[in-house]
Amino acid sequence: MSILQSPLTLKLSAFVGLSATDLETLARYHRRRRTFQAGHELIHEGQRNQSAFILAEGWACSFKILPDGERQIVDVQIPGDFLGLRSILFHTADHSSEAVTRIEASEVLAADIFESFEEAPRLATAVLWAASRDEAMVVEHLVNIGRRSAEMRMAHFLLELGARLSLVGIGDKSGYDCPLTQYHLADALGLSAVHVNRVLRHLREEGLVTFQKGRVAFDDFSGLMTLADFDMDYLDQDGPLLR
Amino acid sequence: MSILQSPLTLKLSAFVGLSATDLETLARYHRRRRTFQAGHELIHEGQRNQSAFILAEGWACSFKILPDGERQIVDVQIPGDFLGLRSILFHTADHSSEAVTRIEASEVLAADIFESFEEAPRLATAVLWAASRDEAMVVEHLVNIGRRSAEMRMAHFLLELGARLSLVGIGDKSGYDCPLTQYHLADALGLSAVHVNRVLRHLREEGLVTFQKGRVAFDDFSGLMTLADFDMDYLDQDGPLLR
DNA sequence: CGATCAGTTGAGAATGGTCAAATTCGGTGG
DNA sequence: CCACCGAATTTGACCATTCTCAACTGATCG
Repeated sequence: MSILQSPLTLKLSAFVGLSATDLETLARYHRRRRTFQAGHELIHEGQRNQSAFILAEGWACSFKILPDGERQIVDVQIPGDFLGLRSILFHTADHSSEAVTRIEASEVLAADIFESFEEAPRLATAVLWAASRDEAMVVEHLVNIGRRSAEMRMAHFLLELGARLSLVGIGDKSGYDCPLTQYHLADALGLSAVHVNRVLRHLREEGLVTFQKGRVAFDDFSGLMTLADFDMDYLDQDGPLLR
Repeated sequence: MSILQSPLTLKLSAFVGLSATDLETLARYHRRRRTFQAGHELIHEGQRNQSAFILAEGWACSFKILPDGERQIVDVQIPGDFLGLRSILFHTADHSSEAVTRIEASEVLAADIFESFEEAPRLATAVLWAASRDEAMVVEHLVNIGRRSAEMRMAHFLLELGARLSLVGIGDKSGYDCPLTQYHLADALGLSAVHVNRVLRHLREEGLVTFQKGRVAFDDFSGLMTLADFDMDYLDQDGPLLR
């Protein structure tokens, strides 16, 4: 896949038109391609001098572990997403990230980012947008957990993933392939795995969505949108703001 | 107050050493000073072409409202914080922000930010850091709501505010003045106001912290830190990473 | 063919919500 | 100074969403 259609380029292009020079500079983020097995932990909370990655293939998730062993998944990453961007800006990584499936990712060093800003200021704007979009997703996730019922949370989460996947050309309105387990859903939504199972059963029985065998199938897309109160403006994927 | 000691400069200096040129460019964010009354809504979710602000005096909060009228406060802003930065990068604002007290703030336009990145690339890095730090706070807030009990949430929230205030020279280890009501706490922590009141009473009776009459008093700072499992690394305020 | 991991279901418990009613407190007008 | 108003806080009684523990099924894999 050429840099012109890499998932990251596709995503950034939803915000800003990038010049040939910008794309050339951006290409430098993509040296150092790596492969990791499912389950590998790429970013370790509390460690210093971490790298960041740009995910090219597969799924990952970032999370924090609490002293009692509980885990909160903060974000799920799909192709085109940064992984551990904050860990190279901060003294110590504030979170961990691990591969959910086998993944391919480009390792990005702090210097790559800082140098690119000097050569292509527009790239700085694009990266700031990408970071802000990540923040917007965490914000919506926060609202989801803070103020919505377990069923609405689940519906919202599955719809958000569908919308994000479609931006990078994966899945469609009928559904998408999803490697997450019910434990992942529980840790992401602040629920117990047992309750996740009950919620999924109920949504399936209501004819709204089926989560089974690694696939999310939207049985009643608009019904699910209504239940979840899903408004995807926060994903800001309506085409470039800056030409 | 000179730009050299503005709360924003103080905060950015915790991450990066800024040159004279950088500071000069930064000063341009501070034209267009405005005053707003308590309760004024500066950023409106769903609206286009919003401004951003840099808070100079007073407290604000950003939030989302759900269809059933429930509110989730995402973040509380204190002097030196950006307000609505995402709303100028996105097509439509993904959240609202309102003044908690009477505030003073500088209005920042999208062009101010983008132009400054061309003249002072290091500023781009600093702003990306500030945005990432905001994201780190939302992330910790998410963990707080997703996986901690009501008491731990409250303890954590009050401690975080204390740590952030001390970075910009407000409050100390004994406590700080806090204009938030118990309703604000409820909306921030995903609890009911009634339960907030019970939790505060319990923390007070345990001799840990007193929240009364607009003041947070830490009665047992280290006890509170332990209860909350508070580790402030995620605030990344240990001095500049980049000289 | 045991072992392990993901998923499923039931019963009882707990954290935190809802509703309703006092009480306190900071202003404001007389 | 005092009466009064609205907002913020406080408390009680009851309720419900979600958790925990425990057991069981089914698929996959070396």
